[in-house]
Amino acid sequence: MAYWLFKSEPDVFSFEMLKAKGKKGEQWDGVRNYQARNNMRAMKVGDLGFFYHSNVGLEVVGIVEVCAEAHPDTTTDDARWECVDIRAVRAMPKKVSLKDVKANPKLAAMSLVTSMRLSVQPVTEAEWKEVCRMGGLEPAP
DNA sequence: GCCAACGTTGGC
DNA sequence: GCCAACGTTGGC
Repeated sequence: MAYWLFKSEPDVFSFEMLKAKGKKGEQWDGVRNYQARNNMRAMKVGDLGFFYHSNVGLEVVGIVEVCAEAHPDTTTDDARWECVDIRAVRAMPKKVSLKDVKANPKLAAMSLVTSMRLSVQPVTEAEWKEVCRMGGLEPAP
């Protein structure tokens, strides 16, 4: 089981919009970055991830689950780009802001801090548990 | 809205 | 294969 973090601007696609898609979820298309794509290729069905709102909110708002492994991105003819499908699992009882993440020394090595611009990031188990704890999810899912 | 960081593109 | 130009992201 691996953990990930998905970033999205809430005006474009928010956690609420993903929740509205229900169990089927939605393909995480539009990624045009190799590192982000490689992270998606490494994902397995059942992997969990944080859903982070960038630009507006700047906080981890929910938990998502990978429900389909990497497949061609239907929004482009370019065969290089692939995407996974994710579905909403649950909202964080308490949103975890970027400020809180940055203020926590345990999370200093987290990609959210070190690779700010990467849109699909790996999260370590220790980071996963810590952010879940901060968000009021204990034990971590 | 600005600007710094950084990934990608394309000419050589 | 290098590197300058360019475009995009995202925090502030």
